[in-house]
Amino acid sequence: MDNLKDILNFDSNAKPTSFKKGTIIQRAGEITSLAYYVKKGLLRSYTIDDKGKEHVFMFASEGWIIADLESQEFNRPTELFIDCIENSEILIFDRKSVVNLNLSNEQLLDYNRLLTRRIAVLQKRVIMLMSASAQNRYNFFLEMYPDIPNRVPQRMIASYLGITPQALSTIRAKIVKKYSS
Amino acid sequence: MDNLKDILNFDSNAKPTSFKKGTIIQRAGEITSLAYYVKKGLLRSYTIDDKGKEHVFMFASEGWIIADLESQEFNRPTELFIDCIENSEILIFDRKSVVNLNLSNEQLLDYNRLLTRRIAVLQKRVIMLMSASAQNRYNFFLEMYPDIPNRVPQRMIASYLGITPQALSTIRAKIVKKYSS
DNA sequence: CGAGCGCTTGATTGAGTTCAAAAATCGTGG
DNA sequence: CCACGATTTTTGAACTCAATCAAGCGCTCG
Repeated sequence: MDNLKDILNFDSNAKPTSFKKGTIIQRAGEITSLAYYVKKGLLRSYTIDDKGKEHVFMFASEGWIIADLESQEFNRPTELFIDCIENSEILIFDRKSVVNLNLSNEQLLDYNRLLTRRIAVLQKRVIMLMSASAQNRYNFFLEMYPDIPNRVPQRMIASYLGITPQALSTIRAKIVKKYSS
Repeated sequence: MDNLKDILNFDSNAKPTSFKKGTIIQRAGEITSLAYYVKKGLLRSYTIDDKGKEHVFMFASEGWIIADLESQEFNRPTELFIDCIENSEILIFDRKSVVNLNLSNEQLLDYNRLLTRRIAVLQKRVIMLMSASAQNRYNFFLEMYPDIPNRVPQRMIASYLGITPQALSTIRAKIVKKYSS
């Protein structure tokens, strides 16, 4: 069991919402404890810095949950925008209410493992960002999320990798060149 | 309650171990499910890349836990070294045994919050690494961990920030200059 | 079919790396 | 407690990767 939907018995009390591509579900500055389970479609969370530049924090396709745990945990306004890259069907739930769900120990342990797994992914990401070149980060991304690249515009991938769209374009050109030589 | 020691009732079955400064507690390549609770002292975890360069993943002072959740979660050999920056007293425990502790729901929810908080910290770190200059990352680090800088060599801080010791040295020089002008 | 957005390509700039060497600090044994 | 060797930090010069600036191409969708 590695799916929060099952762990939290979503079916019972869930009301799926449809969003059109491009819809902004959450804006920086809001105070919220909501989280979004992606039933169908593709979301992303991202910050916008002082210079107006976007930085993609994560993508969430089918089966993933997306939320700003950081702000929620410390009761601060969100720093993350969340929007739809595709038309999506989303289960919205309040993270605060999880406490009141009277979950079994087993469910909690499962939820635990889910959180641990998220930590694992972030650990990997941090180490990548610190130690790998843009080139390697891109290759790693392709391996780790094979389905995402086809569904997401280049500039968002660049943003996820922490580089500019131009740099990514150059990297991709080099890869093509390598294979044709 | 935001301390794993209390959450897991450590006092009962804990056997604290003393390590001297410089001791390497865990080496990359090992398969282990151990985690280390810092009772006293200061640990760090880090990777060593192909070029032999160290990258500090995190520091752990009193009250923190350190482990390679990523490798453990996916049952792979560790990629993280862990060693002692100061003489330290450590409670070693097996993460696998946590399941068998028969924890109460409340304890599990607390443990959950602890994990969530870790995710929050990592989220912040990822966004910093992607969007902030070396200068800003350093300032942020000083604010976030005021006690750590005095206890840790510059080169390790540089490594944590993802820059070279030389770059950090230059940044520090600029800060001093700013205050003296 | 035209306007706008996104991707590419090239030229220039800049933050941070690398290489090298001097200065400062640390740690250890006498 | 001092002295000496080793390690760490600083400083400077040359270089590199990716950012920025700018312009052109191609698609999409209105």
